[in-house]
Amino acid sequence: MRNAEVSCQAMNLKQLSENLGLSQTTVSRALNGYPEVSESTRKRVELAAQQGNYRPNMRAMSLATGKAMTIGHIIPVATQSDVVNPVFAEFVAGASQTYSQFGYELMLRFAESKDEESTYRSIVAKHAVDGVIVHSPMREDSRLALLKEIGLPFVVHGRVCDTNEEYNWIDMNNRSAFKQATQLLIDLGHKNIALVNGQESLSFAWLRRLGFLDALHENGLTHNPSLMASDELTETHGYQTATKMLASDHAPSAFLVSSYVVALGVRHAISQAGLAIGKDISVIIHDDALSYFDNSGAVPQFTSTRSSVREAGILAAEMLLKQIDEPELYPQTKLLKSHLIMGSSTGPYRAQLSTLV
Amino acid sequence: MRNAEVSCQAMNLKQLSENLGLSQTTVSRALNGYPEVSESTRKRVELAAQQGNYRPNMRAMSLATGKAMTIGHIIPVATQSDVVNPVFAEFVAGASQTYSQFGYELMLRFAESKDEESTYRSIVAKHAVDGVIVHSPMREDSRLALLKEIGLPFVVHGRVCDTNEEYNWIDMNNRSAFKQATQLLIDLGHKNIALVNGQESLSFAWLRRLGFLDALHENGLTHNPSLMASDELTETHGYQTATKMLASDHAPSAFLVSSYVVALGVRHAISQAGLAIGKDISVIIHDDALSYFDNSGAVPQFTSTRSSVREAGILAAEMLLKQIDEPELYPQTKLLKSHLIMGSSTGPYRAQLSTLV
DNA sequence: GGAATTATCCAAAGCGCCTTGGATGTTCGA
DNA sequence: TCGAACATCCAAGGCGCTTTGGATAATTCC
Repeated sequence: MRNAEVSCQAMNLKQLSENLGLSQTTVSRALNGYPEVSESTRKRVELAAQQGNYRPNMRAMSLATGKAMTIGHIIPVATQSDVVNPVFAEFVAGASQTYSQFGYELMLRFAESKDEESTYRSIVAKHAVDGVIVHSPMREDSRLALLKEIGLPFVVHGRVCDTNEEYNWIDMNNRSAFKQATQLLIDLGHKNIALVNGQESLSFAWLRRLGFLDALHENGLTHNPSLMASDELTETHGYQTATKMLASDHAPSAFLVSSYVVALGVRHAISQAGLAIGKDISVIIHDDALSYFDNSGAVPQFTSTRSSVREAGILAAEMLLKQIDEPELYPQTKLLKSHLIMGSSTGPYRAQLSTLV
Repeated sequence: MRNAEVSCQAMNLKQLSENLGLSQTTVSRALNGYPEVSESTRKRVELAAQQGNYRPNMRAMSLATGKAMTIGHIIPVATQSDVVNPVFAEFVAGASQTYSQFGYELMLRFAESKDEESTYRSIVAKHAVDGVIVHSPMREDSRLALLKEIGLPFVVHGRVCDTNEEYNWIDMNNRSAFKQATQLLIDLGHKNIALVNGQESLSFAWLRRLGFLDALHENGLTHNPSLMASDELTETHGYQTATKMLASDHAPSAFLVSSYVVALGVRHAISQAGLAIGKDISVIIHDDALSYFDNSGAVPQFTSTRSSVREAGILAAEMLLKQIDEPELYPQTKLLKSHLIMGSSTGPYRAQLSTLV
């Protein structure tokens, strides 16, 4: 498929400088904005570079400068056929905006947890990246120590609970958001509130659980373990959990759900039980603002704690690039406040049909 | 954050060969499996490399060999805040398996259509990739000609309709799958069948539309334009479309839906209308087998045409790497057959409540 | 006008790897 | 025992870029 035209396409410094009758040094300096070149030659060089569609060979540039101009995203998966959290794609879409703005590329990997360590060591030894984003931090997470040992700059999307170490992170206020949401349900008169959560070995889910419990306890309510479920963020998880809970003796009158996808399963279970969301049953979800699940509008479908994951991606990337540029900034942190948005899925408590029947 | 330990971590060929008392040539050859080195030294070298956690500097290697050892995925988006099709993440997760198996890295970009051309030209000029996967092909798609001109190896995930040119592609049988699904609905007695489709400027949606029409026409049915909707694959699209259609005078008794996400909206609209899926209304979806929407099990929720996007990713990547390795294979093509899977969302036609009332 | 700046530009080294074209030592057949 | 064939290893050049340390010409200052 490669043909003769290719050689025209891929011009290099040497050719460019020969065409211009200048040295490689001068051309390089002209293009990189060094002062030792006159404004007139700089213009001439830039024009020629543009016309020749010249871009420095990224590999050669990296070799010479020692900078990979690439950021790695290593997505942890349990197995190769594992669930891929839809949040990651949205986050990456955001981060990628920042990267292209600053001339960086994005390298993506999926790593099973068992070879996560070797993955990190490998990409560093290969000089593949200048830094990484750590996804899906766990309550305790060995990646912190590992990355510090390797000396690879990183930003965590989320936080690690069981550590006193410092590190760069960007996170939303999981705990207070879920506390606030729970409080809203309590204020509406709900007492039997179910939490349909993500895997609580992961920080975000654990913190949401804590926030949920905070609110219950502050209001003198006891939590019911059978109304607390924790699993991967799938529709099935939501459906099966809600179905089972609704059929039980102590059916909840309200659900607090950790993601939109899960809520779709919950919604389905509720309507299959012949109940109406926002009337018989209240639901609050956490809304990551995924682009294909639109929960906005004048009156959103779901009452929700909303925090844009895409924006988090943008900001995380900015933080990382800044960290790489100015190591003395370490550590940087940023807490994003979610918004509690009233939708049509919440309403005052009322005795449920099923219990009346 | 980088500290003294780093230098220990990042060993290079020179150091390694000095440690071993061998030349760089020999060490390089030993590690790359050349025959000019004795088995005993090879063992010795491999051991030392492993112990020193030596990995060749990817940038230097690329420069020397001319191979980037990287594949690019350029995801087209209308605007930076655009919907990111969930299918892409799953596809990429699959492709990534193949890449890491063969020592390749995956470079990801999101490109607005207006600067798609410059994106491709740029990554080629930069020598950033050895090939690319083309996502979301359109009915007519300028990327084909562009990539051929540039001479960059590529594989299209899907097909381009309006072209006679040859190119590498991997696709599912969109047209026949949707024809088959439509036929099933017709066989069940349905005559008013709605198609809730993706954007029909995209090939996959257009082909599904054609398949849908094929079946209608073969059975002497005329299509009703008001029962054919086409938009981005969001839940909202499904919900609003189905709500409107169900409320109209010629409400459909069956829906053919282009994705699981959209179907969730359709399902919601149906249950809000007080109708039961699989009884009052039949629904067939196309199921990309996304990991967080589980539509498997003994009796899946939705009757569906299923084709795993993740597997497509694996195979597309294999095809591309093979193409890069053996250019004479051009063009390669692969058609994946989707499976029609019976779920509980379809049933024989019966007069609808709404029309009876 | 001559020395000291300043403005421009260049030659060459080096980043870490692969690879060509020998060099050296070993083994084998005659 | 000697040359040929082979096995084993090495020195050095080159991939395309950045960057150091001048060189040359133009300008300024006394």
